[in-house]
Amino acid sequence: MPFANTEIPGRFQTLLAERGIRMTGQRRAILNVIETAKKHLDAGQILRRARKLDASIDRSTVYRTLGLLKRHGLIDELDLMHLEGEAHYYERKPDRGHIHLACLRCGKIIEFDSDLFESLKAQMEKECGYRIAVARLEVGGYCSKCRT
Amino acid sequence: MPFANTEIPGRFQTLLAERGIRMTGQRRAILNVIETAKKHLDAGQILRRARKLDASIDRSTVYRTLGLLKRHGLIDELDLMHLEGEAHYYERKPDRGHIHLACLRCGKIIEFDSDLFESLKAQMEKECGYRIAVARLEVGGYCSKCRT
DNA sequence: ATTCTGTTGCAACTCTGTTGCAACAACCCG
DNA sequence: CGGGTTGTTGCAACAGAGTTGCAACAGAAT
Repeated sequence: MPFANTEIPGRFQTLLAERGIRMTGQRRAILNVIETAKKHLDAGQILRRARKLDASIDRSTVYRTLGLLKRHGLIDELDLMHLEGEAHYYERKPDRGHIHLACLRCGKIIEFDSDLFESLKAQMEKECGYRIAVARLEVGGYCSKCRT
Repeated sequence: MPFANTEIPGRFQTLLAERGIRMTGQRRAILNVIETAKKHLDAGQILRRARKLDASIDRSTVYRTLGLLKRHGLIDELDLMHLEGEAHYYERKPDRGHIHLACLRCGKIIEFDSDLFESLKAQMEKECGYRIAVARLEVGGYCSKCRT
């Protein structure tokens, strides 16, 4: 299950409205796609799904909306080890940064959560004097099924 | 210092020869560039530097050689938080996976090494049943100077 | 030297993502 | 509710990274 199921439908609309951001039909469609996605989607997939809700949506609008959501910290951009092509994948920003583990053979993605990861971030902040804004840990490997 | 200085010049040539991979002038030039680099380079920068050693080298040869080195696990491919553009950066594979911390304002990259990171990888292998091949932890934040 | 086979340069292409601009539509205010 | 301001959209053209097919070429082994 790629996403926490503590999600309130329409949360994005509320959060954007709170910040005085104009809500349009196209944005609603794109937000809807991202909010209801059951797997990680790239920009092209988001476009295709959004077009089912509003056929006129343009590629550039998807990119601009993804940029908006990124700037407002509502979504995270992932590479998922570039399993296919160079596209980026998007997901709702989880409360707590989690790790993506991709199987390099079958492409299965599992998400992983660990206190150790949090401690590691704390250690980096302390020892390097950086204030961490994003920490992306992406792992490629072979899942148990593919390793027989 | 972006790279361990325990590096033996010509190590790549040796390792590729051991695997029966043909050594050519172009590959030697590209390997040389990567082995002597003092910072992370992207494909375009590698091309420009390699051309100083052999002016006829083509872009595609650089990409094919980088692919070869990646497949043989001699180099790692990094995003460095896509600080500028979408290009990838390359570095010699370190013995021990290290972390890249990028300052989102000044672009400074520092490398970080931690036992916690090793424990985290071990924990993931155990709990997820994956055999980890690559673990890429890239962090964006603000360094002490940029945070005044 | 000859041959075999992997490698290269070239040019054309694909794909992701970006931008300038004129038309348009949210939202606010009266 | 209607009109104006300002942010947003579609479009089309572009930019940049990376890939591919192919003919010519060059290692390496005989």
